[in-house]
Amino acid sequence: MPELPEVETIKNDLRPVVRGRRFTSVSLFWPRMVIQNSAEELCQRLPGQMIEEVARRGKYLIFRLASGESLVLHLRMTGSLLLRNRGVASSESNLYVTAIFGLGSGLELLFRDRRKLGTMSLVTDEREIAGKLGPEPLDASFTPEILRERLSNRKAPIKAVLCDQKFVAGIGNMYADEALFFANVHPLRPANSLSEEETKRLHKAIRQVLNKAIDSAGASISDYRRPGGERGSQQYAFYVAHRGGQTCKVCATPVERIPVRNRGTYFCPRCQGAATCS
DNA sequence: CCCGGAACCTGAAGGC
DNA sequence: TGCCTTCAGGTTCCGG
Repeated sequence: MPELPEVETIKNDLRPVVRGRRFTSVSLFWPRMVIQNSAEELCQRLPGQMIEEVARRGKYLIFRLASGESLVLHLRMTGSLLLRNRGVASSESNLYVTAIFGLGSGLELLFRDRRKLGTMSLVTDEREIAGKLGPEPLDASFTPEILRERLSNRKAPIKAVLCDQKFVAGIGNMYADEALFFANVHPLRPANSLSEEETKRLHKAIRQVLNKAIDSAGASISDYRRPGGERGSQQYAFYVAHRGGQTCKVCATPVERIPVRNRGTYFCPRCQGAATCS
C-alpha cells in the first residue's frame, strides 16, 4: 500500500529520469481511472506537454507541466508505476496495466493496478487536489503544537484520525500503527485524550517512522514496487505493522490485531497501554 | 464540523 | 480439487 514514504521514493526515482521529457502519448486501458476531467480530454491535452518537475503531496504524485497544468496520480492500494524501454516487455510487466505514457526515445511509464482503484487527473492548478489535504508531516511547519491543537477537537480513535488525509497528509494504515507504537499510545485512545507529553512523542514518532521508511525506499508488503521494479525493505523493519501473531520486538508480548474503523490495526498491548486511561 | 459505514475493485486466502 | 465467502485498505459519498 503506497503511503507517503512509498510515493516519496517513486518521486525520487522518477525525477532524474523524466524531468525535461515530454509526454509523447497516452493509452488508457481503464478509462474510469480518470477523474475530474474526461479520459478523452486527458488523452487530447496531455501529449506534447513537457514535464518540468515531479512532486509529491500526501500520497499524490504530481507531474508539473511546463504549461502550468499538472498530471496528478493516486496509486490507492495496488497501483504501481514502472519505467521500461519499449520492446523489452516481459509478460510479467504486462499484467494489470491500466495506462501507458510514452516519454520519448522508446521510454514508457506504465501504470499498473491489480484492483483498478488508482486515479489520475489533469488539472489546471494542483491545489484543486492538494488544497484539500492536511499539513505535510515532514514540513518544518508541522510542529508538536500544531498537532496538539488539531487533535484537541477530535474524539475519534487516534488511529483513525492519523489516517484522515485532511488531518495530516500521507499517513496510512501501516505507518499509523508504527507511529503509535513508538509513541506508546493505544490505537483506540480518543484523539483529544492525549497528554502534551504523548502528543510530543507522537509527533516525533511520526517523523522518525516516515523518514526511516524513506531511507529504506518504502515497504513492499503488497504490490508496491519502485519504478525500476525493485522492492522496498521497510517491511522487514516493522515493529508491529502486519506482525499479527509475532512477538513485540521490545517486550516479547504477542502483537495483537484489532479492527479500528474496519481497518486491520496492529499494536503491542503492553508497550501501548490501555485504550482509556492516559 | 464530526463521526461511522458503504461503495468502489479483484486477487488471495481460508473453510467446507 | 473446487466452489464459496471473506479479507485487504485509500478515498469519496452519504446519513445521523
